[in-house]
Amino acid sequence: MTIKDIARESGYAVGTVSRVINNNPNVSDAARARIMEVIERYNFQPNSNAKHLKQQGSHGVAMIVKGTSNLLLASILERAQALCDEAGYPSSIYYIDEDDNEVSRARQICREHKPNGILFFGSDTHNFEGDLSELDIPCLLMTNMAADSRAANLSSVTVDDSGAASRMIDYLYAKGHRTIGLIGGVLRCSHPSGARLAGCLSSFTRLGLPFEAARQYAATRYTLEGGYRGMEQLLKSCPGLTAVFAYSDIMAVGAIRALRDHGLRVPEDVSVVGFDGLELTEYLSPRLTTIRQPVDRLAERGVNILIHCIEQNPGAVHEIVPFEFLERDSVRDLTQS
Amino acid sequence: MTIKDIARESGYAVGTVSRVINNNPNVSDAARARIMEVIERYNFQPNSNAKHLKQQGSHGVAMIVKGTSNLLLASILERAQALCDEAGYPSSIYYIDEDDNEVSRARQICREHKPNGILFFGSDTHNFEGDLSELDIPCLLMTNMAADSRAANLSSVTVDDSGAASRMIDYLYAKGHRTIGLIGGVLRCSHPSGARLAGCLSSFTRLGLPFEAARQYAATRYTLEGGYRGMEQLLKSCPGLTAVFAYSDIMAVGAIRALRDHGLRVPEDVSVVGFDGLELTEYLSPRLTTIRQPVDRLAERGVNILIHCIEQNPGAVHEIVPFEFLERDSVRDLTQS
DNA sequence: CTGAAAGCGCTTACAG
DNA sequence: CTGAAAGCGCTTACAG
Repeated sequence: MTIKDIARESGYAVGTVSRVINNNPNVSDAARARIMEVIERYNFQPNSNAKHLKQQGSHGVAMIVKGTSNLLLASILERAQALCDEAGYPSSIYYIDEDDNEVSRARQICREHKPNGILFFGSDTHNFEGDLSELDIPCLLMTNMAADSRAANLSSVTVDDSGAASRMIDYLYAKGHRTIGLIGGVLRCSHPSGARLAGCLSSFTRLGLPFEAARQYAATRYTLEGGYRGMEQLLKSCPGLTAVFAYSDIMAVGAIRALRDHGLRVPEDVSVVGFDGLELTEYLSPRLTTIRQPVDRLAERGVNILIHCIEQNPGAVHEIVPFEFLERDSVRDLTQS
Repeated sequence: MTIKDIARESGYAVGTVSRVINNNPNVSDAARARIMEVIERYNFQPNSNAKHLKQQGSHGVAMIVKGTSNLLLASILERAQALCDEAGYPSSIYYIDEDDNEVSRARQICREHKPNGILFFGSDTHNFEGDLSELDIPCLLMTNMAADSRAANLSSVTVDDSGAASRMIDYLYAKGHRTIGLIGGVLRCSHPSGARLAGCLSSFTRLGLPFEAARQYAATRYTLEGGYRGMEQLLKSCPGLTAVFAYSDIMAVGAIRALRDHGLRVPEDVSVVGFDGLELTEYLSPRLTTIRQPVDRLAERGVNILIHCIEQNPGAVHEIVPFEFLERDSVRDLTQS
């Protein structure tokens, strides 16, 4: 059953059938009615391969996601998919491995599915330093800043990483903490890690706190195990610390486990704070003090910017979205003792 | 960059290029070498729309996922996608809302993308009771049993829910627990909840333990908040309980929070066990005793069965995969005191 | 072993 | 508003 059969059956040409299928206004009511009737009678479905092969600009946005077990990204992704669908851009999701190159995958997806735009989740910025030339549709990095990129089609939406980190350090300082350990990502791969470190440094400087990266910054992966190992490293390199700032809630959970395995209590012996604001953090003991990334806002701005780029082509835009500070119970107030 | 460009560049005809791409043996070594070189130089990837249009064959498998924030499903999903890709069935993922109907979405996806098969993640069985007629390709329910369905094309892969639940009750009994609360899903919607309850009941009966569902079974959602509310309900309806079996790790985390908010310690006052075996449970305090669902095995069997159904069409198969019991620190041994 | 050519099912200028 | 026709990028008989 093809468009040709429908044409024969309805007495019109294939072109006209194609027009009614695609809601092209240039069809008489009579033709539309007649053709629809035949289509419905045979329950005809057009072949999407032929359609996409032929069509110049197909509809939709591709979402390329690195790492499935990231709860923050999963929430943003879900919201973003809903928003795209509402806006008339059907979305498809492609998970890729932690070690895969998202840019080459994106190229392949462009070739095969011809999306109008691409949303990247959990991407390493450094993969975008290479050749983006063949990727000539609007792209957007979610929760990773791309302002440094020279690509005119690569936008980004991030939380105010540096402001949030600075705020967190100020808070710990106000609670009497003077030696603070940091658990973050490998700086070369993760722009957010760099921005958060910059925020921390600006606070350290302003507050007159010394900071030695080699002793106080543990570079690791954004995972439970990464947090665990990072904490163990810090325990060795920076034995006097009273507080630890993990750059993700999940890392913080790993760090807390490591602390406890070393016989230390949280927050009595060591305070721990996180980043992301996962729902989970409200349920932990102690409840985790953290920075909330505004999931809905991030998804909304990301999708809106991407669609705006698709429709108006204004060049790359890099938006920073405000954070929310969540004070809970994982920090000890040293000024009280 | 198309096959035509490769042909021109290499000095051969498109037919020959096509043959080397598809590993057709009727190509001279010289031609294969020359063409491969050009393909690699340009990093050429054939257009799959054109390929599939011509081949009339496979378009891969669709994965329909309900709920993004389920870590267990996310892990299975990731593994399943890799396995499908390896098997030559490109996969696409469609997230749907908790309230959406997966079957109507599946119908739409069939129409638009014509997959060879569908994998359902996190689906309610009761949506499959209706009309599956238009869904005439092989489908498979992941971690939800479909043996009751009369659909000949609906397979399923589940862990041994009832055996695992029974094992858990036996374990709690051996540790001296006699009044055990259960936090599970709404039985009508969730087959696993039913199977786990059945496993619990068989143990209760065998062990001579009385059980009153109205007092001891809290039906709620598989979420943190669900676990929290379920626990509060149990605290009222079954004040003498010494242990709680939550049907998911996430619910267990919610339950523990509720317990603590009511001034109860875990496991000193109340023991809590979970289900799923998320990596997170090793990092919590106390480390959670739970049942591990074998993620890789589930993904592997699910994908293999689905592909087997696609290629051989043997009718629905329902496979049960063994569980793994993880004893940790969230259960108090009452026989010691 | 290789090339020339038909054709997969659709969309879309183009002409009327 | 409609039809005839070109062509999307590939595969695959068919000849040689």
